[in-house]
Amino acid sequence: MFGSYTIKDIAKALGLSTSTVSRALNGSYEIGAETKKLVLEYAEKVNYRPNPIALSLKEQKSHSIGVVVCEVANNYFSQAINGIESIAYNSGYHVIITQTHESAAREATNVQHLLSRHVDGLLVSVSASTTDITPYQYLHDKGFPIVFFDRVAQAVNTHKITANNIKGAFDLTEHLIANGFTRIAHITSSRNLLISSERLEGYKEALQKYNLPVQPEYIKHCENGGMIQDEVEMALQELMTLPERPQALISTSDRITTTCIPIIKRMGFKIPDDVAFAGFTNSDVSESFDPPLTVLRQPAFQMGQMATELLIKTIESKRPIYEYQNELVDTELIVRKSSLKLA
Amino acid sequence: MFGSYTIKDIAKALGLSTSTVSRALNGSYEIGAETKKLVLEYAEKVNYRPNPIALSLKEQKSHSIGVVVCEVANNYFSQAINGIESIAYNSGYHVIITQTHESAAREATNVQHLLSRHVDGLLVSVSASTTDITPYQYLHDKGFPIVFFDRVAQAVNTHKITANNIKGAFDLTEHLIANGFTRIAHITSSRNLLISSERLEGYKEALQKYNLPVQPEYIKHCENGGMIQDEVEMALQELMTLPERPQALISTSDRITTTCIPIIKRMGFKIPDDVAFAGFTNSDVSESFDPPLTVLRQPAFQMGQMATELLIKTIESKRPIYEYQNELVDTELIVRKSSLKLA
DNA sequence: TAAAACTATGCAATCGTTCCCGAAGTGCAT
DNA sequence: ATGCACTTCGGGAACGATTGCATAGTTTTA
Repeated sequence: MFGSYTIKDIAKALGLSTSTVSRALNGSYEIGAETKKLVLEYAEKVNYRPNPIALSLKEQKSHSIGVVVCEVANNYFSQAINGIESIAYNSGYHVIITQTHESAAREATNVQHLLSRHVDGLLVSVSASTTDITPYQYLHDKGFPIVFFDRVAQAVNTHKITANNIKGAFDLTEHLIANGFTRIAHITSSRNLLISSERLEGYKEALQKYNLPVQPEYIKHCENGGMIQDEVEMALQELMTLPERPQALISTSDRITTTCIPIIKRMGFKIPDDVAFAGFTNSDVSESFDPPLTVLRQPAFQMGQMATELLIKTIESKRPIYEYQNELVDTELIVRKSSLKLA
Repeated sequence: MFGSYTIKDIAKALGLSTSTVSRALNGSYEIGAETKKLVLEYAEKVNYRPNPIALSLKEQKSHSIGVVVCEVANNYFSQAINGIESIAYNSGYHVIITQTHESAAREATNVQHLLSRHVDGLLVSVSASTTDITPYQYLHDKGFPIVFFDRVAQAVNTHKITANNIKGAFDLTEHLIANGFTRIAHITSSRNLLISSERLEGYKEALQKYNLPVQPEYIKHCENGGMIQDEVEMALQELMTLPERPQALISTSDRITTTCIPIIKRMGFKIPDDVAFAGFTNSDVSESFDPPLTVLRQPAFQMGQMATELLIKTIESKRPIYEYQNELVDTELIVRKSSLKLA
């Protein structure tokens, strides 16, 4: 606080020692009732608030958690951060957010930076270009609390919160198949990302269930996670000029989904008449799209909350933790016009 | 850092005192060349990083700035936060974000919370329901650095970054008038907000310039800033059942703009045939809307950057500042189909 | 040659808090 | 009356870093 009182001020004002004041404030049993009352009342009067910085130094805990995401200006992540903040705030932690912009190098320096700030734990969603996860492994081996959410580093055996990506992509694909589409293309993010392969997996499973062929030329990866407009454009270009053009597209990344729509239109295709579309996104305006978008929505807010709860529990755990949770949360398929039944 | 070295460790390892090590690290001239080299090399070797918490305690500076916004999951604010982070990160500050959800009470506790965390300054965009700005006035009078952005507390004489709201709303309105609309309604946020009255002002100016009447029944305020679906629905309901129904609507708040579209459609009106629409929003998918939305875009990222630069300059200023900047940044009108010329 | 000046380093206080340890005071049993 | 336990409180170290001042050693200067 500004011009705030310290324990020393209170001690001086009351003619007590700092130790006594500290103990009275912390409700220690070895302080006399009147003294305690005196201190408490005075502290209340001057609106005493312990200095969190001094506490951090003493306790060797910063009461802050570091967050690593690709960008905040993203539907999924801004909602997840909302969830993260809500839990952290109520637990007395503050949140330091860093953005990778899908760069592995940036991610590495962000982690360094967060560590140098002595965060008590890390909440991370790796970037699309991250391949080296040894820093996380190293930290985790040393007992440093890390929780991955959404984009997890599979090899690191720690807490993870992910959407049920396989089922989500399966549902999305099955929905298109049910609507009569057989040639369904799949546009996804970087191969490095587990979410990409899981979502691809779900897509393949659905095709196989309905005895449809999995055609490699129908599968496109955007290695920069859609951060570069050109890579999405290129993928669409290649797909839509195929001899056997796909009848439907599914996109399995938030940014790619929203990027696709104007490109498809600019190419002169009508959705869903020329090509149907459905994709993963947490945009809350997908209903207002032209056409209204069929989307697969992840519970971003809840995922942020769950990850934060787990992280804080890990941080505050007295004994080291060796049992790690791997939470799988359900997605929500919202069917709209963009994936309309084939005439 | 994890298992990180302290100055004390270095001192012990090198048989020096902590003062010498500290001075060597800070390049003090009064340290012998070899000693300095020795310390520097050892520090490099063990990857020494000064403990920011200890530094904060010593310097009485937390190197953190508090941010008060209504919500992160909002196009404008997530982009602004992106700008804030970018500057803060490079200046060695970290950012603590708090959300008001448009509640004045929540805002007050957020500010309290940030102060108790000893932030070095505040970046604030007040909530839609905030009327009491005395806490800000009090802090500012005490010399505490505050920069307002977007939603400013007019009465507090400090740095402010705002979009040119009057001109923005004027441009938007003039554009509709130029397209042949004369009965233009205005849906805006809370009356408490200066941005609301400025945008209303720009709207009125445009009407007056073209000799069109300013009709009070065409002006609707959403006191909760569009956080409540019902208030937007109610406003639209009242407008669209007016004997002389408006031909066009302008919305001057990001959230209200995106909320309006599905409601208007659900009411059975086609845009722009039954009613044209244009609004303030920083959504980056407004092009994909049905119909593509005519929008007024604020340079959110830059505004975040400017505000943060100003704040940090104020924080780090040696002498107290009495000259406050009031930056006005230009908006961008993007014309699309939703405001199409009246047939 | 002795004093002055300068160099290079160490000591200790400080920031705000906690906590170990010691000590004074009281009450009670022996 | 003496010892012991218990209650209640204070002293001071510690967390990690900076910094004014002291000090020891060396060099310069009168």
